[in-house]
Amino acid sequence: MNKERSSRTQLDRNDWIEAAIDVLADQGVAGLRVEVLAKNFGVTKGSFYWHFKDRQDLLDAVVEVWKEGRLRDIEKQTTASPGKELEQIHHVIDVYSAVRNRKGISIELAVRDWARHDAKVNAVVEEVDSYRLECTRKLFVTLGFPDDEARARSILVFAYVFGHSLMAYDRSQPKVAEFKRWIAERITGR
Amino acid sequence: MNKERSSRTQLDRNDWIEAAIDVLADQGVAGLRVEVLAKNFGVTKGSFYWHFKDRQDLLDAVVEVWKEGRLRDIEKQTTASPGKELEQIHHVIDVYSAVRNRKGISIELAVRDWARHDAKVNAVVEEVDSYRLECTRKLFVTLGFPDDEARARSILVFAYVFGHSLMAYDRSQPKVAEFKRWIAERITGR
DNA sequence: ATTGGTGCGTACGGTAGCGTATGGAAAAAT
DNA sequence: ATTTTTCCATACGCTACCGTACGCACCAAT
Repeated sequence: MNKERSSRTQLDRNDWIEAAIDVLADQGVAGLRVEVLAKNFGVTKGSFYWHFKDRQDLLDAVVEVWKEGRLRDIEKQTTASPGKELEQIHHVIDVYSAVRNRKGISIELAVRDWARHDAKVNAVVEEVDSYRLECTRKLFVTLGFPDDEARARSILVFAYVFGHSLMAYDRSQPKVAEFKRWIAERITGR
Repeated sequence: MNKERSSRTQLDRNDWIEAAIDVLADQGVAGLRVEVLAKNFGVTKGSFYWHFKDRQDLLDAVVEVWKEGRLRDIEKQTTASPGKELEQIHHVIDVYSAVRNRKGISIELAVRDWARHDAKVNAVVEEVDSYRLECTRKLFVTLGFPDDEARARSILVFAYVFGHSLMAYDRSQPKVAEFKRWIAERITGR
């Protein structure tokens, strides 16, 4: 758990931000405490306040890093080789609702909950959502769907994947994989 | 904001629980502080600790009340007069994703975020989700869909409505209503 | 060798919140 | 009219944090 610093003797801003994102993933923004982060590093908060003005400074940096990462990621996930657009959409649905992407999903949910109580974070989430919708819309348009339908399907894609990771039904059922395939087909099919 | 107690001179357990749910809706469980609730009532925490053993006692009660309310509500929303099953499902989708149901949605999201960090709350959410899925499944089955497809559609219904309230895209677009109708049709149609 | 900046430790004051102990008023029971 | 019970106020100790002031070791440049 604790990231010892026996390896590198110095910490920089990025180390703190990365550790903060880890905590964000499994505790939410409420668990993001300066002294706790310091303890996990094996240092005192004297170090923290050298790299950051205050706690808000860290939070702002976390949001910024998250935003850039998400924008790059969706760009990468939605640039399809011609003819592979449908597979690409299925891939997006798969990645965002996959069990193996547990940490990514946790971060996503934590940021979204954070955004509900913080206007600035909400603005960033809006920006990311808009870009995701736009990228996905283009894929659907390339597949030949009318523009409005492409927009609606894009909304459905992300509402579904986020909502799915929010639900607490029994995922151990063997048929779940089958259901997910049916749903993905329903979202992308004619 | 503050619920004055000029009307009733005494507070009971339910008053505290209701106030707690209000706070839960717009601050999340992290904002649920004993002394803050007391201040809003215009009393001190001496009152609180008369009605509750400790803070956890209140939290448990909140979850319990939420659970009972949700079970009763979904029961009511899914008992359709024969022949009206389709309208009923559309009604469910509408209610859960409606802008006018802002508070209900906020509570739903707050409880779900809470459940991510609390196993007992998560168990309750699981119970509620299972019941919702089961009730909706029955509606789809009555409509003539195969059982597995009915299950998949039910998952899609709730994943969509919860995910939709999680997204932060521009809801002021005039076409949003049109998109929502298209999606609802896609979820329920042949 | 001296100097200055870098990165962190130490120590402190301050706030918010939890839970407890105890007292007291007012209503209800006897 | 007492006595009990109910409901709340007051006051306290305790913990977890935030942010600041300041000191100290280390490294690099001069």
